[in-house]
Amino acid sequence: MTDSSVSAITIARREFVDLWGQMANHWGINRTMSQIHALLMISPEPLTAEQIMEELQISRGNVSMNLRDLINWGIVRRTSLPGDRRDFFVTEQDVWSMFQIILRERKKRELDPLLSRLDECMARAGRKPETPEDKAAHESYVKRVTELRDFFTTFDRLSSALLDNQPGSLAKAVKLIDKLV
Amino acid sequence: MTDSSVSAITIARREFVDLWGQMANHWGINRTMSQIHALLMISPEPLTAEQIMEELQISRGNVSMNLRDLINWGIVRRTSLPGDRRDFFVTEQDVWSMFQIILRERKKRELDPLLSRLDECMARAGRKPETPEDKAAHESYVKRVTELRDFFTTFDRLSSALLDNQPGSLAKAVKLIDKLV
DNA sequence: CTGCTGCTTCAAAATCTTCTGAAAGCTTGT
DNA sequence: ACAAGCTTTCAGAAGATTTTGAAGCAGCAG
Repeated sequence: MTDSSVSAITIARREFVDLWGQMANHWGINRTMSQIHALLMISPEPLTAEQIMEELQISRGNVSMNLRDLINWGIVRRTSLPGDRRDFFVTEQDVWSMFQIILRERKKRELDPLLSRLDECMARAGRKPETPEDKAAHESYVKRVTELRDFFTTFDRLSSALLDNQPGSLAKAVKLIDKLV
Repeated sequence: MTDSSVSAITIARREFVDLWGQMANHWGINRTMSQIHALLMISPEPLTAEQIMEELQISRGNVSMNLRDLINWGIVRRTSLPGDRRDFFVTEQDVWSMFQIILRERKKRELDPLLSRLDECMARAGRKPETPEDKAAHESYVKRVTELRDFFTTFDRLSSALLDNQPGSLAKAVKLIDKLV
């Protein structure tokens, strides 16, 4: 297919894959992994590794490893078609569910460890020291770590609430906050 | 100061700086930048570039550039002490304000551009095509992009609401969401 | 059993990011 | 105007991450 005959939808799809890849950068996520995810999101049917290779112009090994990671995150799964030996891949179809899966993983991998480590930080600070300079250091340290712990605890509660809830709950939350103004 | 005479508070401070640096990785933020931020957060008084260099064992140039970035983000500012020609640096003292500043910047740099680009993606998809395969591609593309747009619009509203609000609003919102279950 | 297809792995290569240190730029005091 | 003290910049070095491609594995059909 020559460039001059590429359909509008093909161009739009590439734009979206690129967009999703760029976003990944800002979030500490591998760009290619994100592009594979984008491709699966907008595909009406499951894709093979081969199709992904071709569309993104990347190696077989790269596709394989990134798919493994996406599967570990729980947002992609393997599927198969009768009479075809190849693996096919699909991503979670619902945006809210996808968000919940990602939130659940990030909470587990980042928020929970963050809270324990903040506790550790508090534990290590020890008792108020005697020397005046250490005293000031101790005081502002304890204050700040405590504040951060409180803040992230609230965040943790928000995550839990969103994980327990139905699709519309984020929208509801927004309305509730608006009313608090 | 030899290792054996390092006070508990010094060890705790290092633990915190390290923690904050690790967290940065997960969020697509430069580790050193985050460590400088951590150091400023837990310091009772403003610090000089020299103090930061020594504590983190990094070069003068590195400190200078990362401080510039932190200042551009709006979470650190320059200050000065009478009778001292050196620049001193402090970070926003309040955790909620700090969160708002970061949220405001990330919204401006990521969320707003994301929404415009999603609109662009929709615009480029064009009218429903005639060939059956393009039709299926078009349909699932439009569906997915629309869903994502809606999702991030809600997110955008949440950001705006949090930016307009007082410290406790996040906590209040969490409680309200809990009641919705 | 053998050959074929497709998947995974991993060491080395390519690429991207971050850091250093020397040079140039300011500002202030003399 | 000059020197001293401090800061900024940026090209190249160092370090980290990502990608490739070839070797090896696994399941299947003949």
